[in-house]
Amino acid sequence: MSTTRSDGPGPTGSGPARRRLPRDTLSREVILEAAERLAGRGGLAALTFQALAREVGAHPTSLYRHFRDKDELVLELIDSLRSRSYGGKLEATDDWREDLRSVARHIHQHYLRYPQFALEMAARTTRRPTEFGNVEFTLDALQRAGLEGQEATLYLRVFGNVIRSLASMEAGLLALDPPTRDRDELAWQLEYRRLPAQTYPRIAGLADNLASIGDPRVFDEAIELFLDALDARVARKAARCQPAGG
Amino acid sequence: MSTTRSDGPGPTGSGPARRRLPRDTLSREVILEAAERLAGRGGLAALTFQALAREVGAHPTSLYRHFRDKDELVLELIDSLRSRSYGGKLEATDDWREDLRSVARHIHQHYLRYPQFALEMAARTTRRPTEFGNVEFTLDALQRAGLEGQEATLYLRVFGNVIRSLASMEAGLLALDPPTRDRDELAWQLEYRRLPAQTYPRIAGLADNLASIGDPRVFDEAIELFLDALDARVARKAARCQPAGG
DNA sequence: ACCTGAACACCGTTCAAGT
DNA sequence: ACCTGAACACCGTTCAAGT
Repeated sequence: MSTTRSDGPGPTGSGPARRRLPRDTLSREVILEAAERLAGRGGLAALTFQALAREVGAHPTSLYRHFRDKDELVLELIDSLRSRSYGGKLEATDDWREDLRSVARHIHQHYLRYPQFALEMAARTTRRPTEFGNVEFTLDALQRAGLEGQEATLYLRVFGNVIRSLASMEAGLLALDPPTRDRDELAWQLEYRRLPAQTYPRIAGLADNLASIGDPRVFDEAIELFLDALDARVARKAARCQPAGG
Repeated sequence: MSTTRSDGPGPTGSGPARRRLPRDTLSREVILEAAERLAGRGGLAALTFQALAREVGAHPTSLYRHFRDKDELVLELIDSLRSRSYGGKLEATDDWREDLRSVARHIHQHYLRYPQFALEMAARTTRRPTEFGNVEFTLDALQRAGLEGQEATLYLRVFGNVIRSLASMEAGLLALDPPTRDRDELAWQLEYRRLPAQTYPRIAGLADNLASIGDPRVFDEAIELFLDALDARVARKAARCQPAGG
């Protein structure tokens, strides 16, 4: 069958011949809500101005009155998804490790929920309250861990970039179309088992254990490694300052 | 001025009216070379079948005889770039830390060289000799570090995913169109400085130190953290097995 | 002021026709 | 057997015209 063709207009089954939209039915909010619905169903690929217009019952070009271009629409959508997903949910405890874990988990879950947008979410700066809040929260935890000045800001980047990039890559795998994903996935479980043991002895010896790239344990393990390393680094610094401490 | 319009045909200034291509001038190799040239200049956005056909002096639809679709072409291109970039360059030393660093650096540099493809490179499995070689090399280093079985394969994933995802995100930032990138970049240096100190005390206190997301130090620091944590983990395990060793 | 229609310059892809 | 032309079903975006 053809792709997403419905014969005739009828934006949402509203009758045979839609005429003209009443004045002021369109607005940023209305359009963003429709965009979220659309993205939730068919992902980023489904979010075209034509489909969006159909969803909202208007003409594609009408959207340009409310958004300068598609990039503006996507950034705005990302931000509204983010604030709704973990808007005010971060609350500091007295355990900085647990707090950093909490940021990581929130972002990870959020990306997995909207895999199609994870890439944009990870790389773009939206400079809005939710983002500010995350940065503030993370910096606070890092300072409580014992980092100061340049060190705190460097590790803010290391930690932030690690969790955002890992989560967005994992999400990106989910966003691949199923046949492609399955083909890649199967390669790790079949083709790698058949490699000649003399050229690839390590692979041959461990082939039964090979996890897939998208293994969910990887994210958690990476976070724990980061926290351990941070701990060790701070402890070493403290030991250097007061060598008698033990 | 208009985009990339040249009036009339003339594929590469070869005269006013190109006729028909001689038989068998087209081949996978010829097309891939043209694709690499194209991607090297204008990035992934410039790699369209129409542009590729122009570059190679043929009709867009002729390419379908040699590649089933665009995905096949892109995967093939990625693999040939990879093998040329660090084909047989990995040689084990007696220092597993240095060997892991070496893999990381090779991949990092390669992604930065082809930022437009970094995303595909990081997420897709090409199952070809270069990839096999990387996996074998990394597994070997991890085993020399003291990891066995399930642990070795888990950390293969953690290490591999961290470096690939970090490097591809960093590369992705380079691939953003310049105005967008500059806008995002400036936000960290200007807008974050102006946030009210009572709502965001940590940010206000550290605003002068805030590095950008694309800071090149982040990658190296993340690798060192990973290596430290791995060291610590192996040492702890060894201590548990022979507690008298000290 | 807000919404629409026609139009432009692109995409990837199919398939029958030319050499 | 290999290359081409015409055509299809899409994209994002502009701009003059309708209400």
